Amino acid sequence: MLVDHVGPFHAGDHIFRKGDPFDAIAAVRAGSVKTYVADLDGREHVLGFYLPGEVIGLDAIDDDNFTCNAVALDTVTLCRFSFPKISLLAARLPALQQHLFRLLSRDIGRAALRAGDFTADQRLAAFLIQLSRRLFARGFSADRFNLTMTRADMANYLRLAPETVSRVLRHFLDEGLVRVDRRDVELLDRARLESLATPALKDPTPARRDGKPSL
Amino acid sequence: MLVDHVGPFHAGDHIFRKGDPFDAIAAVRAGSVKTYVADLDGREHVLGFYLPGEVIGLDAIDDDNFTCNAVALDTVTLCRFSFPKISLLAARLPALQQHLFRLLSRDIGRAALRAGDFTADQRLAAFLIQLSRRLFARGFSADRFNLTMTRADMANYLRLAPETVSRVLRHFLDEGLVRVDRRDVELLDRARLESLATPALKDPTPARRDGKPSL
DNA sequence: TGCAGGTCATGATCCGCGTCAACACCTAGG
DNA sequence: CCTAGGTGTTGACGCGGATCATGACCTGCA
Repeated sequence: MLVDHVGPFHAGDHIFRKGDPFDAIAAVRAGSVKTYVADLDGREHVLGFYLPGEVIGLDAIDDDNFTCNAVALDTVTLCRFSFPKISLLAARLPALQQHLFRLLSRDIGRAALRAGDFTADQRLAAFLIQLSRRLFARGFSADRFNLTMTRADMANYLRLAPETVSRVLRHFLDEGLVRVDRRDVELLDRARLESLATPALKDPTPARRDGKPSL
Repeated sequence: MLVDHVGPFHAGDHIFRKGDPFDAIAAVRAGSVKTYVADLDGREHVLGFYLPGEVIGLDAIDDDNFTCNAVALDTVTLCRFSFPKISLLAARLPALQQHLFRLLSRDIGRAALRAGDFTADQRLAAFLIQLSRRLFARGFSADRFNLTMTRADMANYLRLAPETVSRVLRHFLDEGLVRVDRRDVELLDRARLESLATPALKDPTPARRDGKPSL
């Protein structure tokens, strides 16, 4: 079959593991997914979090195996797309091919948040704003949502110590930027959060539209 | 035309600028290219360096405009590929389509070096090893090569201060790991450099080949 | 009910690297 | 030749966030 519904997976279940043979990408239907790798010392490195509507497994295309592990953070269901078959189909549907190219291209840019050298405040603000935007794009509330990952996962993803995440959240709370209770978050002052996050978010300078030819 | 030779560009010439309409990707034939963006404060952020055989412009596919600036570091010539035409062709040549998917997918992984929180030593060692490998893959010497970029560019790319780059190179020199003269570099102790760089390089854990099915 | 393990918060201390400042060097131009 | 601007090196100092340590809280289980 070209497309398949799989799941449900439960919190902690692995969806795929590094090295598993790759023959399908998958879109998250419900729940949230964490991807990570383990380095030589066995320390975990969180690569990303995936929300409903987002696609996992794209980075495996270059290899013929998955290059990271994917684990469910809560109850997850997926749409599985056979990659050989969707490639064939893409050859006949230019719009689909274009869509796949775009999906891949977009992920290249996504790394921006983690790549820069930003302060802990900037990183965390950008993280919250990004989550909020992605959830909103899928029909969820932009202002109140649930962090499905632990503080340690957030810290690991943002390249901070868990203690720093705690302290920064506390700081945001004192400033009246957010309300936090366990893993429930409410954004109280979106404007100030955005201005904090701006340096860490993509596309700071507007694109030129003067039509000047290149190359 | 599907493919076109362009150039030469000279050091400092812009090849394309952020916002220019995108309709082609390009492979470097000779010379080296730096890509960068400017943030709101006008500060430059180096995104990558491209050597002969490597492809620039991939991240623009998602937009219809280039998302960064590309500038020649020395004398550069390019092969330009019209993207609409190569897309059409890819639809008829599965091998080409696959190749394009792989190119894109590979770039998603490339961000690894910059993303992690590594020490200055690790970053610089990984940078030198990566350069060496990429040059070697294209038929150049793996042990002696020329840094075509300034220390400031290296520092910016690695998210370090230029002073730190100087100090680390000095440190490597004292340890007998490299010989440095201006922009000429010779790798003297590849083994130790690699072991330093390992945590920052991709694919630390070997892929499982047990054929266990996923998804 | 009480214990155990996982998660989170908060304080004390330390260190890597950024920042500031001064200086050496290289190349180009008058 | 001398000067000027870009580039690279080296030292002194301070700060942000990692690390270490402690304790609170929550959930599941005997």
